[in-house]
Amino acid sequence: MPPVKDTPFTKGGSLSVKSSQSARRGNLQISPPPPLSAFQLQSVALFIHVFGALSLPRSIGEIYGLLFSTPEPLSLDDVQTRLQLSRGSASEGLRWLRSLGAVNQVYLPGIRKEHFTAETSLRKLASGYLRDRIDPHLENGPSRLSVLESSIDPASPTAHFEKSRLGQIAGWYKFFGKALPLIKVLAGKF
Amino acid sequence: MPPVKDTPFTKGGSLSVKSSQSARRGNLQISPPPPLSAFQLQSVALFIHVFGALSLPRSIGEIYGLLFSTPEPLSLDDVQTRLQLSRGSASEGLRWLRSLGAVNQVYLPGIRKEHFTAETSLRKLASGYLRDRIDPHLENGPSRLSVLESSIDPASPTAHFEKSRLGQIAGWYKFFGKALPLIKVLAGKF
DNA sequence: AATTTTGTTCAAAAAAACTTGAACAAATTT
DNA sequence: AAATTTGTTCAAGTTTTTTTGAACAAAATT
Repeated sequence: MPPVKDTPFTKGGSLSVKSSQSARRGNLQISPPPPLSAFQLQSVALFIHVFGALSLPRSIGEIYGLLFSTPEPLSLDDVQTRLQLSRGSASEGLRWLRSLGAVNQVYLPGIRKEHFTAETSLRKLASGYLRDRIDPHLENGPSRLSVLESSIDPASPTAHFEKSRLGQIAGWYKFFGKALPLIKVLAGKF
Repeated sequence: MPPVKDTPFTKGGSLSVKSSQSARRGNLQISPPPPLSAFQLQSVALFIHVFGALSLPRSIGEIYGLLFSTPEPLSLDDVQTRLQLSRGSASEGLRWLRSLGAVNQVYLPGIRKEHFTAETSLRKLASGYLRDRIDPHLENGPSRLSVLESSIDPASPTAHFEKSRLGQIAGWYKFFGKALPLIKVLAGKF
């Protein structure tokens, strides 16, 4: 069932840095990846763990952790090189984080590559997550409820029981309808 | 990334019922599984969906959905037979739901098999889930924070930035420390 | 306008999670 | 005390999710 694996982040060794401008032929990395600082390493480990608690893939935690722990905006290539991820993972991971609002795009004057930084406002993070991952489930709640309701045969001896269950679920939806906005507000205060 | 698959529950056909007392030789089921009512079918579909939103396995949703939509307590065998699950899945699924507090054990006088019903109190469900799946992550928060803190080299030029990030995370933990109990209380009112 | 840079997509490979069912243990009945 | 019933465990098999990297597209530079 829900596995809670711990992740002592021990990847990228201590190779020498070349520059943020990492070359690429096809998909092969040419320059050795810049080493991560102790703080970056620990941050990545922390966020792999946190995102894992939400059953999100490791690569997402790695990317957010790296951006979170790095003062300068990083490009797709920077992310890929430093974390030794594949191009695809880095691209899709960044896209996912962006769509959630967990990562901001930064335009650096005179630099062509897009660069990214971590969004750290709890309000934005929480509402992005709720909006993308929870709200959709609540939105089709009413229609699900009515499907369930119409599956009750009023003549059946269990109809009474089933109606009470239906009421139960309706109550749950109400709860979430109240709780989620409240959480968003509360998150704004931190 | 986070897949949101829909699950039109269309399994168990319309076979004839034998009895709650289903035989078993080895692991082979002998009697045909009793058919699920329309309400049960829809409930199972609903809970597969809901549990899926929390990235929980299908079998867990099926089991809870069946118990939720059935007035009588059901035994492990009943669950296995009606949902056509393997013995292992049914056993582990029930164990997991029990540990969460989402399923109650019922002792029926004169009947040897353990029987189960669905817990429907939102307060119990919510606090069970938070207790088992979220709280553990928060508990080792402090130790994670201190590991992160000790990875900061005060002499480094990025030390100031890193300390501010550290403060950020500390704030997040505070938020959860306040929000979770609040949610539990609020859940008690529904 | 050809070449290079940058970013995305997606089929295939790899890894992780889930399910199955036989073997086992414990409790109960004959 | 042997046989049966009930429930758990776990290695192996299956399915699902994640990652990889080559092919492609778009934009910019030479």
